[in-house]
Amino acid sequence: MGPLRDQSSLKPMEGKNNTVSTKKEVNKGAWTEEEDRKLAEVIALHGAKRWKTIAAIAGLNRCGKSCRLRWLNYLRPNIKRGNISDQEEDLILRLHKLLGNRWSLIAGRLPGRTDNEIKNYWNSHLSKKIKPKEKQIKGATSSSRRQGSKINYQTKIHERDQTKEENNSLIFNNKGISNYENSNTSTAHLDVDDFFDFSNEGSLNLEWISKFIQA
DNA sequence: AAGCCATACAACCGCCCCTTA
DNA sequence: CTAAGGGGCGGTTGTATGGCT
Repeated sequence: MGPLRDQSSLKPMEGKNNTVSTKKEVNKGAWTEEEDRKLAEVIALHGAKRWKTIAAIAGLNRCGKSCRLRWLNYLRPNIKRGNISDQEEDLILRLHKLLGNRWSLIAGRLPGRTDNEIKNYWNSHLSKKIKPKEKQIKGATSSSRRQGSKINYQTKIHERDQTKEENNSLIFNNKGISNYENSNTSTAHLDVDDFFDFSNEGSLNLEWISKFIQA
């Protein structure tokens, strides 16, 4: 394995890759501390919406998307960074088995973790761990590279819509999951919404997680 | 000591749906 | 009703860092 970096010591790569524009081109690349500060200030005042406006008010020469990403993945309060515990790793593995590469859903079940972080963690750590297994189990839910995200996206939207409607909680069935876990078969037939109530994404459902891990 | 390589992770890109004017 | 912009998401890339030779 490679170096495990101390997350707290990570600093924005100031300037190096920043196309500090003299014209109206937007900034790209790493964020500076100054940019972070400005962004956080404006969000504190105006809330995390209308990202383009936020970028403008903050005087950041960034596109709205970039601001949103920075906030969600880095600046937002209550974000845990680095040091993914064994429990969390186990949970990611299980959820990935169920959900495939639906990182936002997986992240929704890991308090303080972002989809980007989980995606990165998966790509750098876990995908290697399970690769040998996957060779045996062919054709599971998520191939890392889906052909044109269209189908994937439609499925995603469909599921999103479903969960909106199914506002009334599905009771999570530990047994079901563990059976599935043991079965080691494809997830294609499985309706994940039978297991998760995604309508409660906002709440950090620690109880749910601990139950899950015990399974 | 220096160069190379693997790893980790921040950030960008492209797609598509949703919302708003 | 429709077009444009906003926003969310997964995939991918770029680069700093640290280990190895």
